[in-house]
Amino acid sequence: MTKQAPTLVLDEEPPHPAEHKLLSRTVADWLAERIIMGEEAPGARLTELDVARRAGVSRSPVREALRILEGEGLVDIAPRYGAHVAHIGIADVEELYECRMLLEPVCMRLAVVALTDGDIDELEDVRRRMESASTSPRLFLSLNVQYFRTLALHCPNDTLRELVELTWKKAVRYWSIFARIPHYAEVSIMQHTTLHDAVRAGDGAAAERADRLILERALHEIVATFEHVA
Amino acid sequence: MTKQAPTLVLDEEPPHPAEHKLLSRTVADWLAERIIMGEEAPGARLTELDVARRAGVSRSPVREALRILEGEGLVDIAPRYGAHVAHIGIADVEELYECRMLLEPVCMRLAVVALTDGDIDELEDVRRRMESASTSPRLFLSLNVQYFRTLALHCPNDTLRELVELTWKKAVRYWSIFARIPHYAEVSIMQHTTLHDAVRAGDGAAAERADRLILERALHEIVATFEHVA
DNA sequence: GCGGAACGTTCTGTATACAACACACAGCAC
DNA sequence: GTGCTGTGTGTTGTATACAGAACGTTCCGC
Repeated sequence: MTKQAPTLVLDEEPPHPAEHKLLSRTVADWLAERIIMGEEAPGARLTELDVARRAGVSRSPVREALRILEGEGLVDIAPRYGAHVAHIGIADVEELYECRMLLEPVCMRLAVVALTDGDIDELEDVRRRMESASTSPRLFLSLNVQYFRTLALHCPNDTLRELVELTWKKAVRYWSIFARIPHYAEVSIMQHTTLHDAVRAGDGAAAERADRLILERALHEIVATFEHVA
Repeated sequence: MTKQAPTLVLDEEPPHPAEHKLLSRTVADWLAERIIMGEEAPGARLTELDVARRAGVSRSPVREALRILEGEGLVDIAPRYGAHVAHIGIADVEELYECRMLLEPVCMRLAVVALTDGDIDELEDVRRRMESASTSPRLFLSLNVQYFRTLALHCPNDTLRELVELTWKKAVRYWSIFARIPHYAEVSIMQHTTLHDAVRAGDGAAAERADRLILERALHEIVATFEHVA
C-alpha cells in the first residue's frame, strides 16, 4: 500500500520512517557481506560469541542477526548447536531460479502497468548508470538489483513483491559467481533493453516475457560458469 | 525445517534430531494459536513484557517468538516501536492466493511424479481421516494441511517447497473464516477427490490442474464469506 | 482557552549474568 | 586394546540489568 522510496526496508512506518538502523540489522548486513564475498567459508561454524567479538558487540544483536540471515538463507541454524554458513550448490541455484521464474515475471507484469511517467524517469536513470558501470561487476549487479527493486515496488500485490524480494535475498549468494562470468554486463544490458522497452511502453505482457528470458539466460550462464569454476 | 535428503557434503548434521522444543518456539506457537483463533485482536499491540508475563517467561524468548511470527506474517514489527497483530483484510487474502496459485500447483506436480507406493498409502490414510472429520472444521482443515504438507514433502525442489510452506503459514491466518463457510468440508472433499485421483495415478499435470481449481474455489468461497461476515 | 515545552512513564534495544546442555578427552575397568 | 564413564570446557538458551527513545501528560506562558 504505502510505497517506499529508494530504501530497501520492507514496509512499515507507524510513527517514524525508522531509518534508525538497528545493531542487529547492521551486524546482519556486515556478516551477509562477508558470506557473499566468500570471506566466511561455506559450512564454517558461526559461534555467537566469536561473531560478537569480531563485530565488537554483545551476543544479543548477533543472535538476532543470525536469525535474520537464516531467514534469508545465508546460514543454517540447528537448535542447541549453532549456526553454519549455508552451503552453496549448483542444485540450489537451479531450484532458486525455477522459483524466480514462477514469481518474478508476473511481478514485473503487474508492476509495469502501474508505472507513472515519474517512475519511468527514475528507471531510466538507473538504466543509464547501469550502462556506465559495465566494467565493475559488483556495481553493475547492485544497480541491476536496484532497477528490479524499484520496478517491483510498484507491484500492486505486496505479498508477491515480498516473496520476490525474498528470492533476491537468496540469489545474492551467487553474486560471486556472476562476477566471474565474462562479459556478463554487456550481454545483460542487451537483454535488459527488451525489458526496458516494455517498461517505457507500459507493456506488461512484454515485460513478463522479457524477464523470463533474462532469468533463463542468467541460469544458463551461472550453471556453465559454476561447472567451469567448481 | 530443512529436509536434508541427499546432500553429498560432509556437513555434520544436528547431532540430535532436535525434538527439544525451545521456549521461543513454544511461545511462538502459543501466541500464533491465540492470534489465529482471534483471541488477540488484529491491530492490537503486543508488548514484549506483557506477552512475557502472560506466557510466564522472560523477554528473551518472547522477543525471538515475535520475530518468528513476523516472518510468518502474523505480526508486524516496527523498529523501536513494537509488535502489532497483523491486520486481516480481504485484499491480503486475494494477494496471498494469487501467489499460491503461482507456486503450489507446480509444487504439487513435481511432488506427485516423485511419489512411491508407500507415500501414496500414507496419503490415502490422511484422506480417509479427512472424510470422517467433515463435521469438525478445525480438525478437517488441519488434516487438509497435513495432506498437502505430506505431498509437498516429496517435491524435489526444496526451495519451492519452503516458499509454498511459507504461504501456508500465512494462509493459516484465515482459518477462522474458512471455519464459517457452510458445508465447506463436503465440497472441499469433492474437489479433493480430483487431486487424490491424480496422486494415485501419478499424473503430475492433472494434479497441477486440480490444485489450481481447489485454490480458485477456496479464494472464491473465502471472498464471499468475508463479505458476508465483515 | 490554547500552544508548546519540560517532565515522567513505558517500552524497546543492548549488554551481561547464569543455567543447561553437548561434545571431547582422559582415565578406568575389563 | 576396547569400551564405558566421569569430568572439563565451550556454546547455546534464558533471565535480568541498564540506557536511550518514543509517547502521553502536565504545567506554564500567552
